[in-house]
Amino acid sequence: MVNENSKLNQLMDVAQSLVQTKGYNAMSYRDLASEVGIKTSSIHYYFPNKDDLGIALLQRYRSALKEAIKIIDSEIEDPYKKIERYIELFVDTAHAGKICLGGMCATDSETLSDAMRIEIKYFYTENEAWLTAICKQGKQSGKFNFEGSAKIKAELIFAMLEGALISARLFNDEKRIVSAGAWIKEALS
Amino acid sequence: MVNENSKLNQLMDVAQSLVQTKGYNAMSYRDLASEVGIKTSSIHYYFPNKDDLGIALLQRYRSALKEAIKIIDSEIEDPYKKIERYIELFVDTAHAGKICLGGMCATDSETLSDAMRIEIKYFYTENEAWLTAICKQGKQSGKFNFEGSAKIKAELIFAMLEGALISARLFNDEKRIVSAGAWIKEALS
DNA sequence: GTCTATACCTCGATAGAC
DNA sequence: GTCTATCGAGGTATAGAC
Repeated sequence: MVNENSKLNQLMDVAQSLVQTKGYNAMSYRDLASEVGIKTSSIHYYFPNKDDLGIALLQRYRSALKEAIKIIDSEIEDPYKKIERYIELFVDTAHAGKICLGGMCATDSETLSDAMRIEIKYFYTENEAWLTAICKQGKQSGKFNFEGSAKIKAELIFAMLEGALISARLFNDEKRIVSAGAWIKEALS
Repeated sequence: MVNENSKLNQLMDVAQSLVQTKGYNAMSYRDLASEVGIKTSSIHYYFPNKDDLGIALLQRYRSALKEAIKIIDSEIEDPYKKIERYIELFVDTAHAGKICLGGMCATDSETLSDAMRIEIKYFYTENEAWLTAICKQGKQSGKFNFEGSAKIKAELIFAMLEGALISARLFNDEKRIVSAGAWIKEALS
């Protein structure tokens, strides 16, 4: 009984990839269907309408983040190294020639449903909350050394990584994400 | 003979606003026409196809940047204050509830024509080149104090401002741009 | 679950009258 | 310059057979 939802997962994988590349509005059921090898009407069996699909993608993306963070927190103690591992997630995205699903949807947010916009805000908030905690932990332990609010630092770290992803893809230059990581680490120490 | 192109300018103003809000792909001739008070077919008189409009918008945006930079360079000597004025441009955009035209189009870049993608890259490059010059000037004069490449710093400053604009709009919180400005200034001094 | 067939809308774009 | 009228493609979505 392995992978009883394999078709659904495959569908979501392809849809996510399309959104991360072309944007939500430019991702069509036709694109999606042809790439998965089914008809557009079959997609409606899994996702009655496009908004359902968009919400599901964002929720799954949030779950994946939560899982990644859980692993980082359980495996790594040093806040500095935690941030390094976190940045690796963005390096991977850049390496795939994509931008963040959350960041992409954030730019389209004015055209999306309230439900999708809420998911996008959750995604941002969850990233920022974790980063805030790491910054506080780092400062408290004396390993980080920065002035001002940890929350604001966290917001800016996340914004910089999102912005760096966009430019990394535009110029096909993943070093831009690595540079962002270096600056962030420098600014915290 | 004042404003003989006023209709064209008005058309471009509205189109730019729509792109900065909804994105290029979500901006339609219908939206545009209804807001300007003409029919969609009339838009084709000014811009034979949508790509022409997109290119014109990006070129005009680049011209406006060039003009803004020219004013900053002529009025301000201190590199620190130059950056401050530059950041004000982003504050204004956030205040209008918009994101940068260049940043917005950069996220859609995989769906756009080569000609538009080239304009987007020019826009990024021009911002980064000016910032690079200011960083070098600041370091040389002893007013800035940072490690490493000025060019990379410039790229990251721009990426951070673009990312901060996106999150500022998402959370309807223009303080996020002000915070970004503060961090940038702190990182340079 | 997946298909065919189809409905209905929106899109960018063109022709031609005025 | 702006309009009406129209086109074809592509968009989401539904009904119903299998």
